[in-house]
Amino acid sequence: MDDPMKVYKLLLDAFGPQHWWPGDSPFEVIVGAILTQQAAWRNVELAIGALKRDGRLDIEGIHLMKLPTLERYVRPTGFYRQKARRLRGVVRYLATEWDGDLDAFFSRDVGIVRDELLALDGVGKETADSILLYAAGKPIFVVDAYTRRILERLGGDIELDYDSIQDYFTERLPLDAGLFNEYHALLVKLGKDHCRTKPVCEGCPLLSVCEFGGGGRG
DNA sequence: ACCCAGGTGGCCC
DNA sequence: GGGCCACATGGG
Repeated sequence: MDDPMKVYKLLLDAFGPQHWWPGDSPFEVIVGAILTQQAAWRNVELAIGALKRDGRLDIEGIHLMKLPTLERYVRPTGFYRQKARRLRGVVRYLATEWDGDLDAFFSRDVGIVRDELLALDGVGKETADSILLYAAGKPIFVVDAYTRRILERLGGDIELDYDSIQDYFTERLPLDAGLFNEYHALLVKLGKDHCRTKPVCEGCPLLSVCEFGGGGRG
């Protein structure tokens, strides 16, 4: 894959806009970003839906919640003791250090904000970048397991560690949050539909640029 | 019954 | 800096 924009157009043409992130507010995106770690989005919806139903899906609501209560809410997403603790830590940080003001928190140098997110327990690169892109609207490219797997299948001489993949896209695309938003969502869609299930290449929109397809260099 | 899901952090070498 | 491992529920 030498032109990420070409791949983007193929994906957008095949799948259409994905309308990510599936969450209403920046805070909901943050909660979802932590809960979706190694979990199916369906299960995240169960947890977020219950919080929303009870009117507790906000910084104050979770900050004042007892840990066992939060554990009960996030249980469907797996790793629930760990996630409850970590989500509580993130919320406590936002509540105590930023008085719950997400706009103030995000309205600074993006590199600084990213470092602060990464310093929080339970927030790694993908989660931090998902928050920056989908909650704060910053043009930060999100790399996940699907992205890595897809690049691996497409072939090429690029390194597959997080930073290399992120740099690869960032250096070859316009710095556009809307583009990065849609691109990552499309890669997840492609990964779910074609690089996960058994008949891997049947109907894949990237056959023309894939080393396992007809037009690739492989 | 088995495998996987939009990772992360700790430990070891 | 890379290779394992625990963390845990719900759906195919």
